[in-house]
Amino acid sequence: MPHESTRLSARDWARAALTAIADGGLAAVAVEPLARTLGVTKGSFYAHYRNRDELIAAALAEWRTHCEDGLADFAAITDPARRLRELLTTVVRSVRPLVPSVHLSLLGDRNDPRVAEAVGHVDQARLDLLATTYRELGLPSARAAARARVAYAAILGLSHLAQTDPDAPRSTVLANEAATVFLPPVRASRHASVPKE
Amino acid sequence: MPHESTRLSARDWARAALTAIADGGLAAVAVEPLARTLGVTKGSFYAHYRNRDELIAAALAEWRTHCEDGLADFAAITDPARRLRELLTTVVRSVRPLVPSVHLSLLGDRNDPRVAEAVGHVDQARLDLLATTYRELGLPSARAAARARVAYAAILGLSHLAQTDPDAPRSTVLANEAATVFLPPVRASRHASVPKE
DNA sequence: GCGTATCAATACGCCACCGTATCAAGGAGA
DNA sequence: TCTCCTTGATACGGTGGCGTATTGATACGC
Repeated sequence: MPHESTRLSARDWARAALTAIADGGLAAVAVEPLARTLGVTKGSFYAHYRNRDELIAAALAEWRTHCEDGLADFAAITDPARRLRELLTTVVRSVRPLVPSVHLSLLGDRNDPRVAEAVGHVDQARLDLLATTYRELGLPSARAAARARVAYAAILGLSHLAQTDPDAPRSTVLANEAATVFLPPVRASRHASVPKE
Repeated sequence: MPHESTRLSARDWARAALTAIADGGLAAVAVEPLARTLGVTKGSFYAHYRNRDELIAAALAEWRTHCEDGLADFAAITDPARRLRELLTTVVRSVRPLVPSVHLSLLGDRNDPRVAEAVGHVDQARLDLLATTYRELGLPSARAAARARVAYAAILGLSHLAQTDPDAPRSTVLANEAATVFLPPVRASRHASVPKE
């Protein structure tokens, strides 16, 4: 049988490792099972990486750049209110289904220093963007950072709940609730506009 | 030298398995390493459980009852406003440090059906308590469920951030922000004590 | 005190995966 | 065309963990 599919590259292995991480965590990044799913034997793996650790590092790097690229799309939105709304609704609807899976699975391996470093950077970048957005919306710096933290926490948790619960709860009610909770940024002033129903 | 420590029981093994889960996920529940940390050999393990799966099941059951017990403490608070505030501040301060670690580590193994079942039940119980609280505070049922979901998501995410970030962010600023975001549900009661800075 | 059930140690076979040769193509450039 | 480099296959040893005897030691009921 001739090789109808082209040969594999190092990125192919990294991507396969990422999908393995998405369901199974770091423990699922094993050379021989990965080779099986790719349809080759592990002999070819060691032509691209020296060992398993290098593959894990490459997969984490791939994930980080992927996350940063996704973040750049939101950072390009100039209007802070619209940017915030986009961030929230995107998460509620779980538009990008792959990325949060990787993120969640990595939580299980958060004690691994490489994982901690990658997750920490991704979290920090997202927190920075959220904090900047809230500052642009008028919140003082400390409160902007705090609210960014709470909002990002909700984002993480919602993606978690969406993945563990079988019933799809990305309803408009949920989106509205998240919006009323996190959208009005500055209701701390005197004429505090408490969200009404 | 006499045996200063008493012999081990099945619960000892389950508890050791839980702490192993807390840092390392299900993959860390290995009989021989566990026996090493307990100071015995694995020969004794098979006197308490038939195999590794039984140990995992016992550990998950132990975790569930532990979570339910912790939830009962909050459910005992009759005043819904105070109950909500306790729930939020407890999480922000990360009073119970063990439980969330287990919960987070289990996220990495959320594809395991046993884990999915346990996590699903724990999540559901907490969501129910939160939704009831919001209903008691005057929110209509659908919105109460939605806001409970968002609030619980934030709780989960905050505990995640607290564990991955090195800097301790359980500041009062954060607690205040979480309170202003999630506490005033509908300002239902007359003298609703909205926390002011 | 004696026997019995429980807890623990040792030893063994088994399997999955890692890593290292070593070899066989197949393609790009001289 | 010939040669080298890359990709991939095969085989081997090593390690870690699971599960199963088998046996020794200890506590507890009687």
